[in-house]
Amino acid sequence: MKETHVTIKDIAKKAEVSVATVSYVINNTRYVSPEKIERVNQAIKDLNYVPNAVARGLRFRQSKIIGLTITDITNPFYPELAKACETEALINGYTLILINTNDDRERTAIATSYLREGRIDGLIITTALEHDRSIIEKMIEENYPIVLVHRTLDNIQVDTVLSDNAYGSSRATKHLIDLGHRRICFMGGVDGSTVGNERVMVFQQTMREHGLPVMEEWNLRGEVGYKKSYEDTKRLMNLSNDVRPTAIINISDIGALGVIDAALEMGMRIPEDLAVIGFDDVFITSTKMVGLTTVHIPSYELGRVGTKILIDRINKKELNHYQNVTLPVKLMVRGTCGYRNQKGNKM
Amino acid sequence: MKETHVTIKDIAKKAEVSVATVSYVINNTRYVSPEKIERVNQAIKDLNYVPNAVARGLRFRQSKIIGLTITDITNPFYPELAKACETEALINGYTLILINTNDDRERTAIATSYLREGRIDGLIITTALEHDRSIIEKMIEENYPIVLVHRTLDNIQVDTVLSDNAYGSSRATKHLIDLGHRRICFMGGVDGSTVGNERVMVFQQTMREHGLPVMEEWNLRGEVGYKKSYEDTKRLMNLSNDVRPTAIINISDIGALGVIDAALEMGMRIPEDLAVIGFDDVFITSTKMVGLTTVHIPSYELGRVGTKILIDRINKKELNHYQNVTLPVKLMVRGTCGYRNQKGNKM
DNA sequence: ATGTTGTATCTAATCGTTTAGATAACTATA
DNA sequence: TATAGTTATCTAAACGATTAGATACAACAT
Repeated sequence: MKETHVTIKDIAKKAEVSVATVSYVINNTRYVSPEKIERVNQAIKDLNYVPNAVARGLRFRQSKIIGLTITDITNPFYPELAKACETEALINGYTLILINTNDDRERTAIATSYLREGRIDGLIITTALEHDRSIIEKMIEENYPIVLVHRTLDNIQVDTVLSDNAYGSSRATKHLIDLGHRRICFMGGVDGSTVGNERVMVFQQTMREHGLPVMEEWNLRGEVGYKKSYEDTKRLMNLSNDVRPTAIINISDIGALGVIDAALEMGMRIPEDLAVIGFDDVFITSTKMVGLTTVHIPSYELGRVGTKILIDRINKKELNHYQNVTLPVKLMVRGTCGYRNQKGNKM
Repeated sequence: MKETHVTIKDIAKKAEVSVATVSYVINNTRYVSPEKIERVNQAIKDLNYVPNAVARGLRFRQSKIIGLTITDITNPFYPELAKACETEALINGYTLILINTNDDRERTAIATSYLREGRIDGLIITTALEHDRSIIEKMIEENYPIVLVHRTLDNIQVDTVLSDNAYGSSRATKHLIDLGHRRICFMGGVDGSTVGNERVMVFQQTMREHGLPVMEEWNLRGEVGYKKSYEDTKRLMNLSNDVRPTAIINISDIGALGVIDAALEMGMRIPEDLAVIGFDDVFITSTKMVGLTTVHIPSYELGRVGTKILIDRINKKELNHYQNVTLPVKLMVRGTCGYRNQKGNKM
């Protein structure tokens, strides 16, 4: 559409100086006489000139853009994280490219190819799954700036910013156990995610430590959205009263909402008939109308710190040790589990 | 970090041909003998070569990136729209840059400067406010590819993709009137937004058409998030029983949630003591646990169509008439307004 | 042998910047 | 006046791709 950009040459011509001089006044990088500075600035104003970022990018071999892969921006866990990345990037003179992967390997490949093409200077990956390992490892090996946020890969040497999944999972499980639950189900999310793996593992461990059974057939993994959780719950709640779970922990708040909706639809009451805990602490579930008990994941902080580390990595050529940050999480007790009152009576 | 990119020269050297030949085989743009094609492809594979997108961008004077401004990705209305843009962009070989403006003029200026810098080839603006007018008009005048989505500006010549706010607002208002409400409040969102302007105007008009009073002091504009709506509602609900609104329409679902929470906290029942309608039909409010009655805004379609038009605009040099699309909306009746049953009795 | 035609590949300019090094124009010194 | 030393500005080469036009070579006709 736009066909005639005004370039540094036009400014040089109009101000009757060389392009070098123009560049010097723009970047303030060598002494230029006051009257020429004036002429150049005038020409810039007159012609409404802005230096071309692509040409600059070619010269400096950098785009000043960073990429962010997320599973799906439509899952309310991610917007906050994305916003943090964008804000932190902007502060440092970078802009952010958004890549929804839907946990698809092909999409991860596209994202990393942006790095090779020089389209982005660094990549924040929140979507690392075991099936992406080879792609990611190769990029790290070739020294491209990458940081893994939220999800990581076992035994990988790279910067990571994670949340304390082990604590979160054990805390949630214990909360339920304290409330008297013995048949607890954990809906663990996509396969190959360290987030799911760790939370499920610690859940099972905690159950065993308390002498409680881990039901093999309740070990539900795979895509966990609202729909899947809703369906799984319907199935589970059809089990007879003395066998079915009295509590469900879901790996995400949105999944937990599916659980609740299914139970509600079957005429069950929350928390009396079924206790529910989520993960994430997405804004919406914190409202009084929903009031979901959940494990707060510091999504903003995850994004902010991840972006900061990435940009450091891009700029400081050599940083010989990787940074591995783990952020604290917190159980937010609200209405979907019931609670014991002061005197120890369950309500 | 990465310091030695392999370039087309390296391939040329390794394959013992000129750079032109390499380019010809990569882009399949002139005949090259089979054995040289083979040699070039081998070299590309051996050295793991990918053409540099920035250099290409400079040559072609385009970045293959488009920008998207949104108020705040944290407001669940936008992720779906953003996802649509990203998907449609990817299909057409573009990637998407995300810009949260927080309805701040300065941020809009940054976004448009990306266009001038050649950092992006086109811009989708969902954040147009009256105070951005001069910035936006100037860019349009200079023929940069821009499309206004969701919000527009009065009397502006440019491609737009909007939703049918007039119908949505009148439909929602009539729904409430049919249910017997006479004191209805409309919380109208940020000043200077055509979305708010139009919805409020049609609301007032509809009220008048039905001989109902429009309370001047309930004409609440300004930032409308959860918090503001919550506070306004608290204030309103403190009015005496026979004066306060019996129904509130909020310009967004998130705002509506604030309304509901405030009322709930004051011991009121929804919908018996207060009916609530939102706008957007964000996924979360459609769940059984929330069940908000709301006007569905086709956010995905808004993003998809907007992106398509923008890309057409970028590619087809001349399109002498602007496209102005209005997408249909729909009232989703759920639980926050109550309803009349078959026999006309209010429930 | 000479000229013509056609084919495969190469050279070099271009896109819009930045910047090292050359150059020209002063000023100061002997 | 010649020389050295400063200072302000310019020329031209990068950055990594694409591509028009030049060129070299072979095949063929005369």
